[in-house]
Amino acid sequence: MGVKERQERDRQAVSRSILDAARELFVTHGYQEVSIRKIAERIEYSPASIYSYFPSKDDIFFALAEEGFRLLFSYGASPRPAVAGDPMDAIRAMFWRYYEFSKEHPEYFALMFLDRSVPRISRNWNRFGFVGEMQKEMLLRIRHAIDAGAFPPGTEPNAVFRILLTSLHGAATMKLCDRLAAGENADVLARFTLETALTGLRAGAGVTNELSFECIHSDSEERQS
Amino acid sequence: MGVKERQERDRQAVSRSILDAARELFVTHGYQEVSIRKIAERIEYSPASIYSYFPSKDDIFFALAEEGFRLLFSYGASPRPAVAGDPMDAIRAMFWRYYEFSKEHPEYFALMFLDRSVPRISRNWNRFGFVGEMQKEMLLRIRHAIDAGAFPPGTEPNAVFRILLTSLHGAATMKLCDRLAAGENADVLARFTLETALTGLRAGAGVTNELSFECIHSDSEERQS
DNA sequence: TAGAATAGTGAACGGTGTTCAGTATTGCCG
DNA sequence: CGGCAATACTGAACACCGTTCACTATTCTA
Repeated sequence: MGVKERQERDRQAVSRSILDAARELFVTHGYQEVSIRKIAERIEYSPASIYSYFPSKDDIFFALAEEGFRLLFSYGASPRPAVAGDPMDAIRAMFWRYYEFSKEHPEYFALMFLDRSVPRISRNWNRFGFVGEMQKEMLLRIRHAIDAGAFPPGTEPNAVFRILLTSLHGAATMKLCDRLAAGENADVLARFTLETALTGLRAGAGVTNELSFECIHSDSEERQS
Repeated sequence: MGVKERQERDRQAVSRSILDAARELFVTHGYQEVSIRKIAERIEYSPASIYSYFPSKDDIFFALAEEGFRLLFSYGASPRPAVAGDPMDAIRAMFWRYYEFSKEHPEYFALMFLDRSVPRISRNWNRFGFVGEMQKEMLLRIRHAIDAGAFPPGTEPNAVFRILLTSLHGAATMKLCDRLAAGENADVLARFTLETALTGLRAGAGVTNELSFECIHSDSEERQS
């Protein structure tokens, strides 16, 4: 008796089509263009029907943000043959992807990292932010780089991770929000900000335990609830 | 015949009261809370009347952003006795104020540096962004620090300015948008990101001419139009 | 004092997220 | 097959939003 199964499949198909419509409006015409009524029109349902699939508009955006994180993870996971040579280049490339992502998927990036109007995203932040495969992978490579002598001994991997991410985050948001100086090239700014931070870390700025906040512990904690 | 003058004074008084009401809603209850109707109710006028003082809601926010920049400039201008000693400390203190501003006036900061829904702000960005007294003052102190040997010779003041600002901007936005790692302390992250960038610049990362984009020239250019 | 200019308003337009009573369709069971 | 319950879906409404416009009421000018 596959009736229940088929019903469930149908429900998920509609649910997906809602997200598809929302994503389409969202990535092409930006945040503001996504309204329940426009989504409804696109999938040829009434606006009210959407509320039997998502409890609120925010939850649709939350689902899109989750998609965004999967997309970003796929950036980090994709092979990029490990740049077997310089461990420093591996680090560089890894973080540069974060910046590239902000350029290639600006609406996703804004929703994931900048938005303040969908509280569910920030409230659940540490549940999917960078606490996941991607961060684990990045921390691993950072540790390798430290072991290989690319950073001074005693350098805290978490410090490297947070500082580099924060630095590129600044450049990414400045570009995304059109807050560059007149005539300034965003890529150049991002590159120099990254290189400056890397230089600083190589000079020992990451030798600290103040920036290790037991992220692994809070990770497993979060995953239980 | 002071009639015209009085009328003009009255108009400006109402205009100010509109901004006062908007600011109050805005800094205390955040962006979303500011609506034309709420402003109108607060100043005991009809919603329609506001449109004879400001052409659109965006222009009210634009005016508030201008206020924000004046406020931020006053941060930079305030004496803070120049920390006569270490020129490095002067730099540190100067940029730290930018971060402090983001904490003390989060709504202003978001409007000025993060908002993407008021196009007038980004469109006129280089007309009031950091092109003004504050940037001039900061570049001056950076030059002094370079001359005093705090940074390697050949270091580009503009590079120092942009890189430090970008680094702290990343930390400020992460905190403002609630995108810190679980248990992470924003101040610590900001401090280490700043120190890392400073260390990198001291190690020569700012010796470049790629980050000089003739900001003074484009400044005077903008001011004419 | 008549007329012009100005300030201010009520009502409306088209939009938003969301709720809910009601309908129409479907699946189940005797 | 008939009746019933569950489910899917919708139209209409609610309370907002930014904005416009015809209109009134007041004030100043000549």
